[in-house]
Formats: sequence, C-alpha cells, structure tokens
Amino acid sequence: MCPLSPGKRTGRPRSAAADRAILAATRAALAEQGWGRLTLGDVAARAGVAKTTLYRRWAGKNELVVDAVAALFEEQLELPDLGSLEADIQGVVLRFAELLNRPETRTALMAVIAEAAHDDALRLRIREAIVDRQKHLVVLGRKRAQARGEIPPEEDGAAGPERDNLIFDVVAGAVVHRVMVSSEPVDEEWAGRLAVLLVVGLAGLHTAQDP
Amino acid sequence: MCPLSPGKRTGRPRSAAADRAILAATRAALAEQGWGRLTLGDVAARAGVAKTTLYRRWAGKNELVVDAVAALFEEQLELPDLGSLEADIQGVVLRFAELLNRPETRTALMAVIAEAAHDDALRLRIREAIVDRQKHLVVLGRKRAQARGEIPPEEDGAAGPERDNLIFDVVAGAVVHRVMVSSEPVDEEWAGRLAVLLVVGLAGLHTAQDP
Amino acid sequence: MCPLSPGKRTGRPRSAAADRAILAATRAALAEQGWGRLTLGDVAARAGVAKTTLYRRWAGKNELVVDAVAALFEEQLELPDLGSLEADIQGVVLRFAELLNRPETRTALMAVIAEAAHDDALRLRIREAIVDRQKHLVVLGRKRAQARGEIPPEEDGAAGPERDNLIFDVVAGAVVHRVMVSSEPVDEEWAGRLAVLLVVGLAGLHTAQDP
Amino acid sequence: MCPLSPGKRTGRPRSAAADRAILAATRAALAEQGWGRLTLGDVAARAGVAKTTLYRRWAGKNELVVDAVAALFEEQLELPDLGSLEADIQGVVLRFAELLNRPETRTALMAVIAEAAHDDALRLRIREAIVDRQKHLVVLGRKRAQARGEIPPEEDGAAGPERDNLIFDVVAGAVVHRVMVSSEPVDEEWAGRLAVLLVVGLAGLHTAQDP
DNA sequence: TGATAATCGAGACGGTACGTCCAGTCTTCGG
DNA sequence: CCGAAGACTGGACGTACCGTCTCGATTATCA
Repeated sequence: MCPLSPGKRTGRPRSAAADRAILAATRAALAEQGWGRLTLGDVAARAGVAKTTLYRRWAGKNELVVDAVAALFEEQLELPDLGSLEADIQGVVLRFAELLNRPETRTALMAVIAEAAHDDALRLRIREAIVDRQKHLVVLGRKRAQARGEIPPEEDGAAGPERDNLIFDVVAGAVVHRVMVSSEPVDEEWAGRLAVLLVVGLAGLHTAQDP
Repeated sequence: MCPLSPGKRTGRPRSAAADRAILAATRAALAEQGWGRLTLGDVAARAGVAKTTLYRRWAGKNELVVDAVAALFEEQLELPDLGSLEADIQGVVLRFAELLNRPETRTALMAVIAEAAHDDALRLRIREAIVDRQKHLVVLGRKRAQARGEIPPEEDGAAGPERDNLIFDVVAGAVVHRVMVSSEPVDEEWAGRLAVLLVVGLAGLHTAQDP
Repeated sequence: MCPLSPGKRTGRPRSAAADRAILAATRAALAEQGWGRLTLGDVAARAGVAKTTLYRRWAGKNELVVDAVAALFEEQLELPDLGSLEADIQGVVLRFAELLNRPETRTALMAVIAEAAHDDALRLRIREAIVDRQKHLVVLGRKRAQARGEIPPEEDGAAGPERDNLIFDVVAGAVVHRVMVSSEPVDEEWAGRLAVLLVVGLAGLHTAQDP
Repeated sequence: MCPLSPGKRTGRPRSAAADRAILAATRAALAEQGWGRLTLGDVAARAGVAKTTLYRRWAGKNELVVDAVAALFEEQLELPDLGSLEADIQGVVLRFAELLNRPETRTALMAVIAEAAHDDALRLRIREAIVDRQKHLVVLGRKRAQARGEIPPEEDGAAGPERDNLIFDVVAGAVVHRVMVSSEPVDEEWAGRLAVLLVVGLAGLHTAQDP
C-alpha cells in the first residue's frame, strides 16, 4: 500500500508530510470530481506539491487512488458482537452502508473497482488492500455463531470456505448494489431483512448439503 | 434507452442506421480498448459517422455507453422457465454472469456505475436503461413462483415490493461482486448455492413477517 | 454582380426580398464580426432565410461579400465640381475617407481585397464591381482640369493613361493606408495637403516627361 | 514583435529554437496554403512542435502571422543610399514592391490588416511590429535629403511630422494599391514616376506652407 | 383544376479545424 | 538528491462552421 520504494539514502529525504497531504488531496478531489474528472495536476495543487513529486512516488492515477482509498477501510470495519448472528450481520451491514454513503468512499471504491475490470495488477492490489480485510469479518462472524451454537460446527471439506465466500459476496454485493445502483437507503429495516434472509438461507444451505 | 429526444418534425430526419452503427461501434471499441482508452472519435470512425452526429445524439461518453450496453441486457437477459423457482434463479444468475464476463459489459457497466456515483442524471439513465429491465425479471419470477404455489400469494401492503427489491439487490449485487471483486467464476454450483440461499431465505422472510 | 443565374422559368420564382435581406444581413454581420468571424449560418439567420437559399444563389463567402460590398460603392462616389483640380481632389478624398470610416465598408473592403490576394477570379470581380468605377473618377477629373486649362491637354501616347493609373493608386492607396493602417483621421487639412502634393507633383511629371 | 511576455524566472525556460521554427513554419505554410487554409495544427507539425506550445506563446492566427511577417520586413526593408532623394525613394519603393510580391507577404499582410479593421489590439500590434519600422525609413530619408540640401532643414512645429506621415501613407499606400488592387507591376518606370511626383510635390508642400 | 417543378424553412449529415485540457516527461533553479 | 515551477510532446476533447443533403410545405406556371 506504500509508494514506490525509495531505496536510496543520500540526498534530501522525502517529506512524509507530502505523502499525507497528497493522499488527503486525492480523496478530497475524488469526492468532488469523480474518477473521470480527477486530474493529477489538481491533486498536486491541492496538496501544495509539484506534479513531479507525485510522479516520483506513484506510477499513475490507479496506484495513487488505491492507496488513498485503502486508508479509509483501514480501521472503519470491525464486527460488533451484538449477541446473535442475525444482529451481527445487521450491524455490519449498517456500518458498511454508512461507509459507502460518505462521498469520498462512494466515488473512490467504485472507481478503482471499475478500473480493475481490465487491470489484473490493480485487482490484486485492491484485494490485498481492501477486500481481504472485509472477508475476514465473515470468517470471524461464522466462528462466533458456531461458538454460540447458532450454526453447526465446521465440517471438513471445501464446502465451508465456499460458503464463506458466498456469504461475503452476498452481503457486500447486496449493500453496494442497494447504495450505488438502486440508490435507496440501507436502513435498519432493510438490513434486518437481509440478515433474516441470510441466516435462514444459510441454514437451508447446511441441510441441503449434508442431509 | 433512446438518444436525446428529437421532439421536432421538420428538417432532415435523423438516420436510424447511424444509431445502430454507433451503438455497435461503441460496443466493439469498448471490448477492444477498454473504458479508459475509448475515444468518441474512434467510435465515430468505426461507425462511419462524423463526430458531430454522435454528439448531436448523446451528451457524452457515459450516456453513449449506457445505451450501448443496455441493448445487450435487452436481448440477453430473459427469465427461462425451468420449472421451479430455484432453477429459474440459478438460470438467470448464470446468464447474468455470462453477460458480465464479456469484456465490453465487464468494463462498461462498472465504469458507468462509478461515474454515476456523483452524477444523478446518469444514475437515472442507468436505472431506466438497464436496472429497471433487470428488476422486471424479479417480479416476473415471483409471479411464476406464486402461480406454481411455491410461495404464498401476494399480500397487500408495502412488504411485497420491498421484498422484490431486496431479492433484486441480493442477486444482482452478489453476482457482480463475485465476478468483479472476488474475481472467481460463477459456475452452476455457486449459482445453485445462491438459489438455495434465496429460496429458503425468502420463505424465512415470509414467516418472519406474517407469522 | 448578380447571384447565380436562375435560367429557367417554371416553378416557384426566387424571392427578390430574400436577396435584399441577405445582402443587408451580410453587411451588418460583416461590420460586427469582421471577415474571419463572418459565418454564412449567421447571415442566413439574420436574413430570416435558410442556408440552402443562400447557397442556391451564391457560390461562397467571397462572392456573397463582394456583391454585398459593391452595392455600397454603387452610388456613393461621385466627383464634385468645386472649381479647381486641387479642390476636386480634396473633395473626393474626403468622400472616400468618409466611406471607409463606416464600419461596414471598412471591414468589408479590406476583407475582399485580402481574399483576392490569392484568388484571381475574385480580383477580377472586385475590379469590375468596385475599382473601375473609382478609376473613372480620375479620368473625369483630369478632363475637367484640362478643360479648365490647369494641366496641358492630352498628348497622344501611353504616358496619359499611365499617369492616370499612378494618380489613382496614389489617391486611393494613401487614403486607405491612412485610415486602415495609420488609423489617423482624414480631415480637411490632410486632404488638402494630399491635393497640393498631387497637383504640384503632377505638374512636375509633365515637365519631367516632355521638357 | 516578441511573443507574449514571459515575466517569470522559475521553471523550464521557453525554447528559443521553437520560436524560430514556428515563425519559419508559419511563413512556409502561408506561402503554400494561403491565409484561409492556414492551419495552426499544420504550422505546429511543420515546426516539429506541439500545438500547445504555439498557443502558449501567441493568442491566435493573427498575432502569429503578424510576428512571422514582421521578421521579413525587418531584414528586407532598409533605405539604400543612392545619392539623391528621388533615387532613394525609387529604390525603397522597388524593394517594398518586391516584398509585397512574395506570396507569403502578399497574402498575410492584407489579411491581418483586414482583420485589424475591427480589432484594436491587433492594429496596435501591426503598428509596432511592422508599420513603425517602415515609418522610420521616411524619417531617415528626409534627414538624408536635408543633409544633402535637397529640402530645407526642419522648421520647428507640427508640420514636419505631419508631412512625414503624409509621405509615408502615400508611398506605402500607393505601392500596396498598385500591387494588390490594380495588380499591375511596380517596375523601375512606375517607381520613378512616383518618386518624381513625391519630390516635386513635397517641394510644393514646403512653399505652400511657409511662403 | 390539377400536375409539375422549382422554391422555401428546417435541420441532420460528413468533414475539418478549432482552442482547451490533461498525462506524463523534461529542464531549470534553489535548498 | 529533493522539491517547486513550469515548459514540453502528444492526443482526445467538445464546439463551431462549412457546404451538402433530405425532408415536408409552398407557390408559381403549364396543361
């Protein structure tokens, strides 16, 4: 997630403040203009930095924006323990939606995902910086539910992780789609319905798979 | 889904052939170059049309691409009648995933959604041209299932449409997320699991709501 | 100087009013925008006429403007008989300068001359429509002066017409240069000095040629 | 006569070579294509320079062409010392006519003058870059003639400069008119006649003014 | 009284150039 | 060596006109 490796040790050292200013400026510009109108010249100007400095540290728009966005996800997402699987899901859905409604995240996340559609390296970078952190929450939630006895303990085999992935895609996908495409609010009611759907459906998956 | 409204009746009428050629050229260019390298000049040249003609009908890249992609959804997305709700869902999921794996759709859809994050008019256009058509499938699927007796008939109230919207966001969101973010294949097995999750979870929603 | 030949006799006849409106609109637009920003679309709009109508009658910008300008010179220039060659010259210089100070003439005349720099047909058209009419004044003025006995009568040979041409170029050229390039006023004083210069110089030419 | 003022001192300095290449390319393109077909894109390409560079230094076609042509006047127009006022005038007239017969000058000079008819800034630029240099020749010629005793020494008052201006407008105007409008050759004979007219007329002006 | 024919308005069409903007690189100065 | 400033090439942008065309609607003369 860091800029291009500095590597050398002689000469004037790079300003760490500049790095922070650039990333902040990137987020601000992105929120205002969107990906398509985001210009590196504008970012540099906002950060009070020369374009040269910017290009010395990042290879291009994509890399810069991914780094800028990754910081947003760094500490925002954690799984609250609300006593039941259904409540936990509802809680994390609400948190995630809240994150997606902040204009900087809203624009930035979709922009990098879109750009990743034809850029494998960028996709990998997104996975490491953002997605894997989220996916971890699913595993954690499942383990808690198993500990509570809400769902049966892990059977050995590929079915478990596959189920985790399905849950992850459903939760993240549904929230993103609701917010970005349907552009309707993710409130407690909607989140509750999604949670019910998942908990009940998840039980159905278990019985369907190992009868 | 159509270009900017003509509205008048005098003067030389717009060539319908040009419309078709432009949309086809847009899809071809999109598949070859990707969103970032797509130039309207190139599209015009491929379509054998002047740039002016293109700008006379669409306000910009985004609007053009939405219309170009919408046509794909029109012809590709229909609900197969496979005998059961679960099979129907599985079928439409597979079709949708196939559509999302085409390079033109893959690249275009996410890019316009990202751009729509800060452009209300574009979001509206996407909704009309693409999303509403997809949502119609959900309604159709529910009615078929009710006719088959798989789910209880419509109760009056807001709960029905809300449930449709939830289903829609879950199906579309999960497929998009699986393909674009997790970048893992949507095969029959995954689609089957998602279908089970939904059918079972949907039943749970009914019992949870009107016990 | 007229529009393209109609030639036929059946069908709807061309509107004579349109012709006048177009020429007037051309002069107006030319005065406001200058040659470089003069657009035929604008002329058509001002004249309340379709572009088609305009192109049906004139082959292009040049032809249209020459015709539009020629009308200005049609009846504006005549030689006042003020009793002496010097006074006549002063008078015609003042009239010509006044014509050149009207914004429509100012812009239009120079524009067509400039365009004629690389268009022989246009130069010919200008000569016939505008220049020859002016040159006639020189001949007329000389004859009057000879009748008054101010200058010796015509000797046979090429020297006479050559001298007329010189006078013509000097008078017309000096006025145009004063107005357009030096952009200083052509007042009675300046016109008077030019007249003296010419009358005295002209006498010098006679004695220099036939001693 | 120079491009837009730079003013600052930091950053990469402007390439002087680019300036020369652009002006040369402008003259070449002008000679080949004429004013109407002169394209700034073409000029840039000929000069091996990006269009941006061109627009960074000149505000438009007119300004660029004025500067490009001004260089020609700089090197071509000087006053030969041929021993007498009459011979000097004849000489400079022939040189000026030769300059006006070059296709690049012919086309360019009239076009910018025409455009200046409704553009004060452009008129000023022409004056500074071209006209004042020519006018200087008149002053120089008069001083030489006074030194030779051909015309009386300067009397104090406004009459002197006014007379210079008259001479200037007559010489420049007559030559331009002969070449551009009458389109007849400026040969030694014609130039000689003009010189006689001026020298004799000039003397007449002196006696008419201070008898 | 129609038929025929050229006109009219409106405005879309293929083109060409425009002048602007941005990406990414390079060059200079100063710290 | 770093950083700010800013000029550089290159290429797409969206706009403006050009001169042509295709319409439907007039308006004349000829049959």
